[in-house]
Amino acid sequence: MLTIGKLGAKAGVKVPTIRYYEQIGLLPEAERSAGNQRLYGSKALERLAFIRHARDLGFTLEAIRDLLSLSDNPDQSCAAADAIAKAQLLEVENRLARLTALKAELERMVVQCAGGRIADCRVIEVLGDHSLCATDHLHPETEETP
Amino acid sequence: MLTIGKLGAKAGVKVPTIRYYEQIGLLPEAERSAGNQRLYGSKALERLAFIRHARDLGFTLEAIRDLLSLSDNPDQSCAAADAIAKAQLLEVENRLARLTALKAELERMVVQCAGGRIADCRVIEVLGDHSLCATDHLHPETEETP
DNA sequence: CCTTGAAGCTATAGTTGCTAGAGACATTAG
DNA sequence: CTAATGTCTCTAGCAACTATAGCTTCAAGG
Repeated sequence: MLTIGKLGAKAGVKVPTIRYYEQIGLLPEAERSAGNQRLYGSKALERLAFIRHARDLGFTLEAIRDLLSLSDNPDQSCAAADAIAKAQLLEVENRLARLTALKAELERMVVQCAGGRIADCRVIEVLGDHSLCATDHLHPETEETP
Repeated sequence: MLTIGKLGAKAGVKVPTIRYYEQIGLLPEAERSAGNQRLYGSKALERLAFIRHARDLGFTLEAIRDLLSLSDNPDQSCAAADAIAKAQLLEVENRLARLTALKAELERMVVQCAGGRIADCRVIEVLGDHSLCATDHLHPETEETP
């Protein structure tokens, strides 16, 4: 049996986070010792590792809640879990596209900064003037109805 | 002179967000009309556009606060602005690497889920068992001190 | 056996970057 | 002039934690 501290260390999750997960119902209420301290077995460790892994992969706690409820009754079809993963994949591809554009823009900004005065600084200039921006891709919805 | 609504429309920022920016000191307190409504000139519009653009590029409000204070006294060296932009670039590259790894992982998950029962479904398995994870890259700090 | 310090407990409040609501006043179109 | 829309302040809420305060419990040393 693990105390909350040990569990946190093993799973790479901070102690208050574990209590938070219990509070919002992602983890079941833990057993308690005689002195009212939480005690965890290996099932809890697995579940926590699952949550942490999914968080690292960018799943929201809501998606994780769904995935967990799927894995809690493993006799249903895989389709639901598959759908969740696919939705996440779309999200990720989206974020990836935006981030890539963003990286290009920042690189452009940084490269063009010759170390002069701020008055001539491309960083400030580009940030101040949208028309200097290479990626229309970013902030497309500005000025709809002039 | 623009009312807050017009300003928001021009800059692509919602009205409460403008008030929020004023509240936290990113925008100066606006002039008021006789009836106590905020009025903005073109300087405010520029500043707000700057903020929005920087937010789109992923800068935190703190970083933006710094950038704005730099651009408020434009006779100093560009180095600080450059540093902020470079830090942001690093951050973005980091996120990009993580997201790329994540995409591969999700693709693997989706491909391997052939539509069987959850018991055979790799989605749950991959998320639950770190060792099945293709990308060591993610969650590196798990289990430091066993 | 006792003490001391670390780790645990609960409960509350703070973080970031907004967004949403309530209820009152201002402005504008018809 | 009235009705509709816009704006005002203030408060509370969102995700997903993180930090604080003021306790109790536990493990190890003397």
